[in-house]
Amino acid sequence: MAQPRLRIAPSPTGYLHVGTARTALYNYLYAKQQNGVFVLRIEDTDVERSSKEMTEIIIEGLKWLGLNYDEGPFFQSDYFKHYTDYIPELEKTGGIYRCFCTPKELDERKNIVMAEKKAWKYDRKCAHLTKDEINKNLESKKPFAWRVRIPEGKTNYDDMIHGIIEKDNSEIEDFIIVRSDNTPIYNFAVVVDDVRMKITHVVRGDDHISNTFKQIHIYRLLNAEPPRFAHLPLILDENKAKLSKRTGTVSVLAFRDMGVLPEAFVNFIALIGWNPGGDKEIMSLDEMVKLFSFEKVTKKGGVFDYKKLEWMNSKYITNYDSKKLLEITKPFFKEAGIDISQVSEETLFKIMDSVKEKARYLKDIPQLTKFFFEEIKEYDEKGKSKFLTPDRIEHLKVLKERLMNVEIFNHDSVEAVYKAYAEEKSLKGADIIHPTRMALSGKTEGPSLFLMMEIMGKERVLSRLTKIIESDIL
RNA sequence: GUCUCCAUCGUCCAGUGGUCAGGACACAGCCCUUUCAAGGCUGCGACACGGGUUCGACUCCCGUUGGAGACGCCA
Repeated sequence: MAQPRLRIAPSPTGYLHVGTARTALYNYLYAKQQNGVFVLRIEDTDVERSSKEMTEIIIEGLKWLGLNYDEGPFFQSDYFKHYTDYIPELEKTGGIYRCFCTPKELDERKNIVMAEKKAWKYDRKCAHLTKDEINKNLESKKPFAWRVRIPEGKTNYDDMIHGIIEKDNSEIEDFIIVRSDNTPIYNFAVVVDDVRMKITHVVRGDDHISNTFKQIHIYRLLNAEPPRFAHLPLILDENKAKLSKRTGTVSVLAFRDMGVLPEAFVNFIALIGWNPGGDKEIMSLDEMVKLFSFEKVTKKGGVFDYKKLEWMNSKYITNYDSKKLLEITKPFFKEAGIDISQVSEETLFKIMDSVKEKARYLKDIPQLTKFFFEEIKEYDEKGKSKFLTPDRIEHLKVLKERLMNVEIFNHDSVEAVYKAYAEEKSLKGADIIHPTRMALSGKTEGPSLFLMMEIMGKERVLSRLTKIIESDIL
């Protein structure tokens, strides 16, 4: 069997859609698993709406996801003028014909039919024009489009996900493949490209099923063997409608900018509509390549569940290597205006580790660790009244004195001081821990206190305690 | 409206004729605990409906209902 060749063919609309990303992923998984080739082709036949920047964004998104393509990017626009090369041959066989109906005429006839609540389909007005009529139109320079002549019978194909799907040809209209300005229509360009690029498997969204019937006829006219088709269920929004820009976040890069890890995102979207069987959920791209199969792809559309993404992301953050985590989080510190350049890398790793399992998104991390890097601007109001009471401040005074005498200032030594003091005064650990936390971070929550103190270092701990003790903050 | 696709907890998935219908997210409670989070445990919660086929249907067939998608000289 020939080497499988798959492709992702997005149109450059300005962002990489979540649905497109998942389609790309499934294409990628199958291609890799079968030792095939994964091709990127940009569908930019709509020149008006396409631009270099938009293409860049798509490439950036794919790169972020780690879905590296083997060939491309190819641009439909590069081949633009060649699509019509096929027309003379197709005309000879009678498979296509000129349609002189203007869009306006079409519209009028369509409205009449629709008014009767009937389904509109091109009425084949130009399908049976005589040679003379055609020549007359041609001579008078009447513009025309090319339509495919759909024969009687049925059209069917064996979908890798849905099985055999069939449609009566009477339901397929004589559709246009070339506009009156001599440019190709999507359905035509796709098939020509897929044939040229020797694509063996077309994997795309469910919403293309109806196009597939039309495209099969183009393959027939081109005398080409159709590829295998796999139509993926759509990704839905909370209202179970096709996920769109209007109803939620659909841009892949927007998730990156929120602080979603690419591994988590890929893992998450893979699971909308696919699962290797059993309970396995957390998987790397490589594992998915091994496990993937179209038999296991669901037929039902799946809702994009932000809560689950959030959970999965937090899981990935927790398990991320501190060094990698720091690297990927740096932009978020910058965005939050927090300068981390004065802190040693070793300390930064510790800081990462201390909040790893608390963050849902990377953008949470700067907020969670802010107090390590800058002076406290405000103290939590509730925490102040609850923990920074006069009696607690008295304790802090003593503790501060004792901490001053600690030579090796680390988690264990600091803990020893607190334990001893609590025992001495018959206090609960919480009685002195919470006030200290308030003094050091201004917050009532955060990493383990003694770890926090170790990370901050003796000097800073003492100065912040002093600040609380000496201020009339209450 | 026509055609096509689809139908298991609120959500994502397991299930392929005989299961107490399983897991995950979410939600609630409890435990652990220096806080938050994490973790552990428990609970809540589904086979859309109606006919068949079968000794036996969530599973197979038909219909109904419901949902989605497509019906462009867009992609």
